[in-house]
Amino acid sequence: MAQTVTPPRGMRDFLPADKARREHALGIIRASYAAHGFDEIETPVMEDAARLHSGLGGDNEKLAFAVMKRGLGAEDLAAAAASGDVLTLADLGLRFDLTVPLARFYATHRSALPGVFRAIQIAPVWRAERPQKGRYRQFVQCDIDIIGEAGQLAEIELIGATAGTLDALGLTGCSIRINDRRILAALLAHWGVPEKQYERALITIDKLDKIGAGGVAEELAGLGIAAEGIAETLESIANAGWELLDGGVPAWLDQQAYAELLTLRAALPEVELVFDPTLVRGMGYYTGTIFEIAHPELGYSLGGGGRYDGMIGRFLGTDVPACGFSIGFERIVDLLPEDATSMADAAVIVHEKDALPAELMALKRQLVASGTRVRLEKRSKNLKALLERAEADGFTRFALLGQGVTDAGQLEFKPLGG
RNA sequence: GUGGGUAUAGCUCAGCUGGUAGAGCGCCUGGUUGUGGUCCAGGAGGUCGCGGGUUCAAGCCCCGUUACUCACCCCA
Repeated sequence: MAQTVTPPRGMRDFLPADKARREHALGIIRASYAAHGFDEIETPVMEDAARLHSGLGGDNEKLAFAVMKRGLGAEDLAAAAASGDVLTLADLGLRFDLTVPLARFYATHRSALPGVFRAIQIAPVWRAERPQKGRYRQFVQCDIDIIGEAGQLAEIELIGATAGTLDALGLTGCSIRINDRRILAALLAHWGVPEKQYERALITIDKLDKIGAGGVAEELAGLGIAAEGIAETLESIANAGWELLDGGVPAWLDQQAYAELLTLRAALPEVELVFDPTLVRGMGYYTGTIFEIAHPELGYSLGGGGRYDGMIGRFLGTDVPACGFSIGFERIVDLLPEDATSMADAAVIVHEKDALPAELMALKRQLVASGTRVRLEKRSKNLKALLERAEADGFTRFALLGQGVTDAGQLEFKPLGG
């Protein structure tokens, strides 16, 4: 074999059929988000390394691709070696999500933006992870965010727009799991967990569906968090869902968060909302509501988001409330039903290899001018393969160019797919 | 970062118990076929991922390595 040529690990090329499918889906998402009142923006694929590593990205920061400074010399390498930190050689990095760039964008352009800003971002992000099914090192996120709205309306609009978009895509069977960081905090407080250990404890609770209530209690005990009844409490709330709230409020529950969740549910009767008091999500920056898109056939989530009121303040100096919801494009695009991609009129002209370019172009020009998509194909031995390929590329009819045909009207078109 | 699987023609894959490399599709050529979506014949194309080892002999066995892939961790 010559040499195996592949794109960089975890990154992909898209053949015409894949690309068309993706663009079709992206068009639907864009239109749906816009219909819900959001405005699209764009930011650079890189940000200052210091900004990406400001502690806001959780574990994702470790997965960021760093970009080396230009013009480094031996002295710089020696200095970096001495400091023991190779990241001193980098001043930029590829973004690992769209939330950190948005916070930076807002801080930069605040004066030009409305008091409540609703943003759409549809763009690739990069993470230096080990790729596997449904996980890539370059992937597209479709984010919507509302900045400047402290009230529950932000969550409601975001979830409504996201659910509406999944619907517009024809994606069925999705549900949205929801919880609130304050409820988790109240739960930990109820168990007497010291605040310092919240983060570690939350990571453990997140594993509930994998290691079970007993496993979580054990692991927490291993961290020095040993409280009475942890396993029992988890057991009782894990599958309770809304019944936990409807059937009388547990003593440990955060009352404010409780009231807000009920408001939210009441405002979104059309959405399949599942209250899961053990939903955690990894990002450290969430401060309130958190949510995730679940699909019964998949072990991973299709998207997620939540409220991150403290984040913009890190860049701006003053806190601005913010909430966002992201759809993982790669994870939904393969689930979409094989739709009939709108069959616009598209014609193939099959010609002999000695056909004159000027005559071919004259024919093509006429058809293009009349609004038809046209492709010229040199006749190959295997006409069947040629026509099947054209059909797969979305062409609807073909004509074999005969001698002396100079006007498009003389072409005898036959439908493809017969 | 931790495990498992795979690696043979452009593509999809056979290749038995070690014995000189195969098919289908695609491609090229010639013919055939009513302006032609058919069929026939022929042809090109392979350091069997890479490097070592065992053996008279390795695509096959052993060791290492790389790539791809699936799963874990974590995530979209």
